[in-house]
Amino acid sequence: MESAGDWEKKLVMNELMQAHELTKQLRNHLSPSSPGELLIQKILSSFNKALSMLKSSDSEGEPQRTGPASGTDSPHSVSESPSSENSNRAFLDPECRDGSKKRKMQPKWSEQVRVSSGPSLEGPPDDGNSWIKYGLKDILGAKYPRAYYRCTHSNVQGCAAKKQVQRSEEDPSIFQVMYQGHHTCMQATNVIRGASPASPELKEQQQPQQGVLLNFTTGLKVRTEDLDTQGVNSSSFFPHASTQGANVGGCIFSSSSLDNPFMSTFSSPFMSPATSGSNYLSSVSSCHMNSYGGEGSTSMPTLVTSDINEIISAVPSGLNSSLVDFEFSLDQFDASAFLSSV
DNA sequence: CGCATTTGACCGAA
DNA sequence: TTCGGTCAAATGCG
Repeated sequence: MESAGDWEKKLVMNELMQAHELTKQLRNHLSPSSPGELLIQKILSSFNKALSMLKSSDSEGEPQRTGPASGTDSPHSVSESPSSENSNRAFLDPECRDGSKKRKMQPKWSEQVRVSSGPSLEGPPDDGNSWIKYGLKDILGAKYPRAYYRCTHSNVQGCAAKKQVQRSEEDPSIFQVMYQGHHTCMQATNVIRGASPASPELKEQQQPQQGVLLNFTTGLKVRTEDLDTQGVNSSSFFPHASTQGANVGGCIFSSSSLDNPFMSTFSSPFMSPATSGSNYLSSVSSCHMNSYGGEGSTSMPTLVTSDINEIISAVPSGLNSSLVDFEFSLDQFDASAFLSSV
């Protein structure tokens, strides 16, 4: 539902942000005292300006994508159910699945998972729950199909948790994960233990079960090796995305509660066991915050969308924390700007 | 053999 | 009518 112009603009923004990120990564490779640092600062600053210019013109007439899980967020996910996702599914109806396929009206929030995957890691990192894939659908306008998962215990315990995973078109290393419903099964807590503190069900368990939409924005990137974007064909789309985080070695994300006001204001429940998240963040990506915050100008309409109760950024402590990189997608950008400007 | 995944069909909402 | 979401039989894997 965006005009072509918006769409393109977002693409541009996305590209800029990627460049921005890469620059920051490059910066991380340099010593702080390196002469190149200054150049990088300038480059980053230019990116910021460009971004903020785009952004300000962007937010003029437009609500903001972070919206009610409208999915989307990142420009690439245009495809995100253009129509239905915007509707407020403000009511819970856990049981009304009497055979008929009602559209779900359950709390829903999205997470953006970036995985630069090697052959062994083709799906988004597991969130600590076991999921059963029950469908795969080609989505109109999207290059990659969307995969549908439900909690393994949906039968046994009637667990209503579901998730949808879709690979980003622009950057196949990004997975858009949309969670729906609450885990009512035991396993969520058992299995995860502290392994994935930021896993949604932990959060939602803290949520009052009012049918509000949760918009959970997570950026995480687990870098293993070179990205093999093309090789992944749609049918083998994350083969083992389910099951207890086997591929992530149980160390998936840590809540990046950061030490910013926003977080402490909004996401106290999310501050789960996570341990190293903030450390990681402050050491690796403090520059994000600074640079985005610096421009300050960006008013942060993003978060204002109607139903958002919680927004959180989580960072993986991935397979190799040394290799983990934190990247911002568009809305992460928004969020971070907001965060740092609050 | 039991389980998860795949895949095409079906259904309802828009 | 189209499209997203789900079902369920078939298939594959351990």
